[in-house]
Amino acid sequence: MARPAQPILSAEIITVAALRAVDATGDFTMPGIAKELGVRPSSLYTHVSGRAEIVELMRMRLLSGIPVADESQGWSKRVASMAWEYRRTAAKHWRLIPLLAAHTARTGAVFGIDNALAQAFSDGGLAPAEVLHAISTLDSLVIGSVLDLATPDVVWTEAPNANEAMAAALATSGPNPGRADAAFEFGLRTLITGWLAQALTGVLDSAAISVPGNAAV
Amino acid sequence: MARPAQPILSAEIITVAALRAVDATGDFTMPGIAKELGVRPSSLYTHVSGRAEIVELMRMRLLSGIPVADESQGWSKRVASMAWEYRRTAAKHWRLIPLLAAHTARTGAVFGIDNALAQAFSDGGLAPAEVLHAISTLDSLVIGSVLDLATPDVVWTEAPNANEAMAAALATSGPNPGRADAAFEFGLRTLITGWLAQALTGVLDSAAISVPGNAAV
DNA sequence: ACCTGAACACCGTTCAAGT
DNA sequence: ACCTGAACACCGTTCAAGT
Repeated sequence: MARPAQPILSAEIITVAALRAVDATGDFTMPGIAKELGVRPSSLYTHVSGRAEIVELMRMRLLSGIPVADESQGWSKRVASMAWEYRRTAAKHWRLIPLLAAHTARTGAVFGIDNALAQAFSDGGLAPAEVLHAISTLDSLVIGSVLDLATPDVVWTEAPNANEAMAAALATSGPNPGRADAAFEFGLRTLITGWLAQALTGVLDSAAISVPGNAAV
Repeated sequence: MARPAQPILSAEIITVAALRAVDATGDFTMPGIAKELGVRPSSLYTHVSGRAEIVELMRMRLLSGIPVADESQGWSKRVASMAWEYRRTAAKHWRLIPLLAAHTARTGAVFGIDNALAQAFSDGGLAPAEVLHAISTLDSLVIGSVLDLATPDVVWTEAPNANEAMAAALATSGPNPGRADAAFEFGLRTLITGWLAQALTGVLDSAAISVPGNAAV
């Protein structure tokens, strides 16, 4: 049975098996997913160039699965709801995130979430260059927050040599996932407040510039 | 020469060798650093419990090396300068960051940078619970930004299926490290603006609460 | 206490061979 | 085109043995 009548494998089947292994154990191996699929390790290479491509396929699967906010709402509401959707999706596969961080992305794909965020920030009055930066910032917050989700509680509860301010802060800290959730909520609020203030400043600036020359505000 | 008169190895020597390997190649192996140190791989285990501990030692070495701002400046200035120092230190060893992200921290150590940030945010009027969240947020931005530094330019320049807003944003994007630097600067400014606004809101809130009862503002 | 040498179980990847 | 089987170079870790 060297060549089955119907192919057993496909890139997608391999990706799903790898993702299931990552969700369960935090990592995956070629022999591991081969055994899971009832196949020999070398067979995987017919459908996939190697381990790195499997990681990349998992990244694309994750990012393309994030729900996008409909455009009827205001831009900051859209950003907030998509940030939460992004985080919810990433948190569902939180053990995958360190793996994605370890491998550098080699795909030039722009996903639905990227486009929708660009539209929202653009609607918010950010300049094109700022739009990219804002997306990067939001990305950092989500990824960082989900990496934080993987950090054992012990890191934050044991605190030798903490100063007074740090000790007081640590005293308020509960276990995960509540801690990381709360930090994300606070961080997202900070960002949106900051973006709103910057967008407002932009409006004021252009108003100040245009006022002397003509009456259009 | 099974037991040298003077020990050849130490945890620190091993850590430095590993860090040098990571800086040069993006990863390290036990045989690799053993050869670098003129020793057999099994010898490393006399000073270190294994690969995971070496990663942890590198993490501690990185974090404890971040310069701390002196307290004479205002809190937001301190936060900004430490954020930049944090990023500068992390960027100097940018290939280490994915490795740190892949391994979950198991150390409960609070570093100088943590204490100084806690002090600064506390001075800024954030509540103790918010202090921890603010530190987490800043951490996410720095880590995310340095991970971004490792992303090849091709990811952002090739853009099939980008919408108008995204295409305009991508058109402004130059190569790394400038791109990631600019994104970090923008993100940091957004955060500080947001924190200032939130701190201000806190002041206003407590003012509103205290005014009816007595005259102290 | 510190390093060696041999050994173990494992990994990712290649490639000729079968259908 | 798709899977197998054998092979390769490599890895992290253990442990008895030497000084």
